Amino acid sequence: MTSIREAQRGARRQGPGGEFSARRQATRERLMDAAVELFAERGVLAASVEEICERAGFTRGAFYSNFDSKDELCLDVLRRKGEQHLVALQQVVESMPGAGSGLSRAQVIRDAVGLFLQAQPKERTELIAMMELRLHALRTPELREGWLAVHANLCASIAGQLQMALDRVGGRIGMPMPQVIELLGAMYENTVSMSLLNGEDAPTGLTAQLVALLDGLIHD
Amino acid sequence: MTSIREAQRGARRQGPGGEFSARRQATRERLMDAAVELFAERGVLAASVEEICERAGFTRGAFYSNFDSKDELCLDVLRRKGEQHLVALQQVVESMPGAGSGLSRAQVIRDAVGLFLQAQPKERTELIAMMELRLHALRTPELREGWLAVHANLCASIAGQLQMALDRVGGRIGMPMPQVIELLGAMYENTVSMSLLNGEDAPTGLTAQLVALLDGLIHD
DNA sequence: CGTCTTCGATACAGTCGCGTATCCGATGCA
DNA sequence: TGCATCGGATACGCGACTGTATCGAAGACG
Repeated sequence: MTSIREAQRGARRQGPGGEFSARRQATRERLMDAAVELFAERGVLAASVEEICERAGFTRGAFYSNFDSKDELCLDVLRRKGEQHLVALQQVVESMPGAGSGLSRAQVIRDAVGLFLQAQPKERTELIAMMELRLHALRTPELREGWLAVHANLCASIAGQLQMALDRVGGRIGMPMPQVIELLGAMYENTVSMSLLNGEDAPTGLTAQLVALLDGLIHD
Repeated sequence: MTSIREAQRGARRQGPGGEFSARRQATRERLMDAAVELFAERGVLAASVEEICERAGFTRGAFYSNFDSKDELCLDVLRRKGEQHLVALQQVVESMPGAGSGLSRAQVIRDAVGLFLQAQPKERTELIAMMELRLHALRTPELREGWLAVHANLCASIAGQLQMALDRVGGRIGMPMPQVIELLGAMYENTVSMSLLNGEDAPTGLTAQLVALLDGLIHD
């Protein structure tokens, strides 16, 4: 059914290897950026294709020439996010100083948390958008895998940082690492959304809370 | 503007003290129940008024006779939830055995967590709906206060349980109590949604995780 | 320099949901 | 039993969004 048309569109928009032309890639990025903003502002479902295009400076024609549907765009947004996390992981690993710096445990932890927060998308926008996307993925089976992949990347990234910090500090955590990371992520999300609900401009003592939690979990 | 009409409607649907007739209250409940289900299934924004009414066995006429808008219904859903939490708190306090039962700390904690989970709305439906409502409240200032009130009630409820458990056990927690509760709530949410994303029927080891976390936080 | 392709804009038809105005049966009250 | 009010159903017009089919300009290529 309509396989000919679809094949034509697919062939037209994407080279045999899956690459896009530079121009095409640029419009895709702009559309995805606009989508993330609107997802955060209005939610995935309430962000109309029309509005996304308008914000990106295109019309719906451009959208449907690049994506089959909004869900398909969501999937690509998630994929891109996953790649960004991988890159962030590498940067963080590089920027982390080697062992033997003689810093106190608290300081090392604080540094690691700072690095994590810095590596995170700075704007809350992205966090809210991801929360929206997760909820959307909860009801949209096609998106689940994409979300889980992003999540896995992020976890790996944090695990790397945290392990390095622990190595430098010589401490141990009783709880299994994956669980610790889930915990940190959940707390991060929770703190940011609570601060938003309370009408604060910036999360109150986010770093302090994360540090306190880690401090409570690490033993010698 | 239209103040006369609004006043009429207000007067018609609600007695001077704010009470509703039994019949009216019943349809309101049915509409709210249907709304919560649909919020969990499709999200707040995608749950159309039409669909809510259909599921509740009414038409839109009934809806607009009872609520001014979907947001107004959300607010009432939140209010109801807040009251339910208060009731749950009382029940929990009553059902909790007195001190001096000679149980181990782990067992007491496990009991407290069990009580908490039992007092929680059993279906994940309600949790997801609340997550949707929170995200919706994030963008809808009129709803923020309502959501925060529910949250405060829930926290108070948990704080009560937890404090009782701690008293029985003689333990202490280094982290401030409100923060601990946020943490537990965040972990609860996170675990449930991860299990749903992974396609599991029931959250894997929810109790165990909560217990482990508490165990890690409690000192003598 | 002309042709061909690519990519986004435009135009269109169709669907869905909203909120209001109005109506009618049921229920309560004298 | 008759009347008034209440509560939900019905009917209507409206606006927004969708996805597709088609068009035209900018850029690639020989």
